[in-house]
Amino acid sequence: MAAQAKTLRRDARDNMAKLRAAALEVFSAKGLGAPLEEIAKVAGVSVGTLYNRFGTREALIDSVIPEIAGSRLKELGEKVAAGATARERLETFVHGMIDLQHQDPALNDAIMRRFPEATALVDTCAASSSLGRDLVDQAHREGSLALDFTGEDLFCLLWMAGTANREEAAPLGWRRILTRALDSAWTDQAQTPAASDTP
Amino acid sequence: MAAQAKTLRRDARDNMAKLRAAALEVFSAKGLGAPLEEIAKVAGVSVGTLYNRFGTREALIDSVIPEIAGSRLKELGEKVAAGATARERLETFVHGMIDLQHQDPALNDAIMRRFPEATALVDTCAASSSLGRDLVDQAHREGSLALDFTGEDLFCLLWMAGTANREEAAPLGWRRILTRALDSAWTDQAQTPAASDTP
DNA sequence: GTCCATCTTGAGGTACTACTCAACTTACCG
DNA sequence: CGGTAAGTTGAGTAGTACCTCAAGATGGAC
Repeated sequence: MAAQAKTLRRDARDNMAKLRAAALEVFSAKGLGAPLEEIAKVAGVSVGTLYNRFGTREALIDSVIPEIAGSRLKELGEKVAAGATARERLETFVHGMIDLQHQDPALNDAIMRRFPEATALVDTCAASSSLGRDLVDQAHREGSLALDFTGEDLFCLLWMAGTANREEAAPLGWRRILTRALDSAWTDQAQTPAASDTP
Repeated sequence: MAAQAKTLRRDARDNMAKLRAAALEVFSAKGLGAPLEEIAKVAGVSVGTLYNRFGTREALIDSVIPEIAGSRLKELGEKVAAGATARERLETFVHGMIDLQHQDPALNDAIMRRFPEATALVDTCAASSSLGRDLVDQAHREGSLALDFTGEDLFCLLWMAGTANREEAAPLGWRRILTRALDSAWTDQAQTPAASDTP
């Protein structure tokens, strides 16, 4: 609404850039809950400046993470779209999401909505949540996914992956369990592209 | 080994009792990572006394939790033993464990081995880990459980339940995912009590 | 009753992290 | 060049939790 990005003094703008770069680095390494003092240190400015420029952790998050999260999720969305069947698309989506969550603590926190006040980030992630729900619906219509595997189930599955990811002492193999849960929901029905639409 | 529980002054013994009672209460409510200061407060003694009597969190844990954990796990073991088939026993075990983990944060931490230095507790829980592995083996021999669902998978499944349990903002429905993972591993083969033992 | 080994106490040190604000510094207008 | 609004700084306050230890209290043997 209000484009009040009036005239920021040059040093202030420079510091914002440094802080954003540092935030990206630290958040990606340690998750969105990383100490803000560390970000300030990496940026080479004082904590006071960080608070002056961004005010809250959420504002800082919103100013750097939606961009990278959006790009990664969009990329995944494209890979998903390339799938020939709904089943293939949903599988690509699930494994892609779990990979993203595993590779980047910041993405993981984002996907798990650990900072709901970071509204821009939440919005960004909402898109891929809808995609997930859509894919489940498509697979239902295609007949390849059991109807009792719901969109909510997909959400829970990804939430559990995120939770497991946060634990450094996670036993190798937790992923097998989730994979199994999804795999059990595929029907053996041949895909019928001309399935009826009326319930 | 060394029964050096020589002669503790009466006040010291009383305080130990008070501390153990408080520890049981607080641990059960908040998990084994609960602030020791709070336990001392509930017991009505100072933190110093807690450290004098027990030295470490792990020692305190070991002095109260194995008893209750052992009893709960033994109880579950009995319920399990009453199952007619290996499948029934394993199902009782898994759902019973998840229930225990859900009902008591202390049990949850115990089962997840969050305090490996609490050796007595770890030993207590080891028994039920073996039981789990046994039950998987039994179900394999019975033919009711797919061979690619291993004892390790069982451990991972329970570990994930424990992880999910610790999050207060857990989405309802995570349990459905785990249930699905186990359910997918049942074969439809009729149980053959006279299955061959030689591989 | 006395006395002292045994116990208890709780303020204080350490280590994190969040967040603030008075004093200082600097970009930039004229 | 000032002058000053805008910006930076970092020590300080606050909250959480762990763990310690010198000083004081007390059980119980004699």
